[in-house]
Amino acid sequence: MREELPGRPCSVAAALTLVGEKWSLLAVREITFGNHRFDQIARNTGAPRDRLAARLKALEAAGVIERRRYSDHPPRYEYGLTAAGEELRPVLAALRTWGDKWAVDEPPATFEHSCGHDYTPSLTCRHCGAEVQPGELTMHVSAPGWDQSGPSAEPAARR
Amino acid sequence: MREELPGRPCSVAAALTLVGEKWSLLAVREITFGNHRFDQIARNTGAPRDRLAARLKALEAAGVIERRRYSDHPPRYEYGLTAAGEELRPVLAALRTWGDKWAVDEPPATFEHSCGHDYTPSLTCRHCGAEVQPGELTMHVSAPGWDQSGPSAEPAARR
DNA sequence: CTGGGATAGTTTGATTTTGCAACTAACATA
DNA sequence: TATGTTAGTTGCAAAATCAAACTATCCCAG
Repeated sequence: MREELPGRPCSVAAALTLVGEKWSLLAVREITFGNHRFDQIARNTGAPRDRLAARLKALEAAGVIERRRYSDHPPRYEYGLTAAGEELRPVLAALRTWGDKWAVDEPPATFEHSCGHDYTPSLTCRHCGAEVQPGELTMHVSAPGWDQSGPSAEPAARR
Repeated sequence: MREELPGRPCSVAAALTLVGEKWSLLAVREITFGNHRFDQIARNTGAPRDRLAARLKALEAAGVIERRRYSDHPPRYEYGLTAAGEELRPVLAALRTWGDKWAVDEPPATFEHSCGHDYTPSLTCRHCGAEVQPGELTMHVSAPGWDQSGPSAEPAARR
């Protein structure tokens, strides 16, 4: 049974209760980078060790990451992404794209797609393949009782 | 001059310092829904009014939203998205997609693209148009000094 | 066997942030 | 005059955060 949220029922809010706490997404980012060890994640995110331990525990409980024993004796664990964790990559990509443009002076890292070119992500409609623009989406809500000034709303694409 | 971050220099981290605090993205979500008034945002997000006031102030300072006077006399203000705010839509879309799949039982809302079909977002390479899979990206870092186990990393697509 | 050095956390104690409820200010409406 | 609307602010207790030190297990060098 899922937790009852305070505001409008919404997958964005639900997602944020799982991965929206401080350091959570940065920990996931490090794991996507191939850094699976506690100390690496702590160093590369800058998170306090106690907070990081708490986040990793919560992310594991949420099914986003899994803890794997990589040594008995000194019992040691490392962290890996579950399927749910892997699917956070687009979230990180979207945040990175936005951050590159609006939160830093120069992109600290760039990415190259296997097609051989510089990678800039584009958000498209899976059906028609077109890049989605603001205003091209109509929202259909199941639950009522929330303000809804604009009849249509939602995602768009960039640049 | 931007703030110095604790961990690895990264646009994801930089983005999260601007919009990663509790309630911030939900406030932006409400504005994308066309709800521009303080009370609407408070009610629909469930955020405490004092926290919301603080977040709106921070988001305005970050250039994500702008405060517009819509009435003199009782001096009243409402909130709208800047260009930077508009470009957060893909972030919300990515979070919603993930949340629909992993954080709720049933999607509380669905979207219809102007092409006439159900909207499921797809993250593609702007150059070749193909949906990006995990492992298809190679990272090029400018700043050194951070652990980097996996030589390649980053975004993928879904479903 | 003594003295580091890793590694994955936990503990401690001071600081900051949060959430809630009530309150204010400035009008409009009946 | 009384009530309602709107956009916040205030006071305070409870919870979350941070930094630094500490623990627990091992391995290895001398």
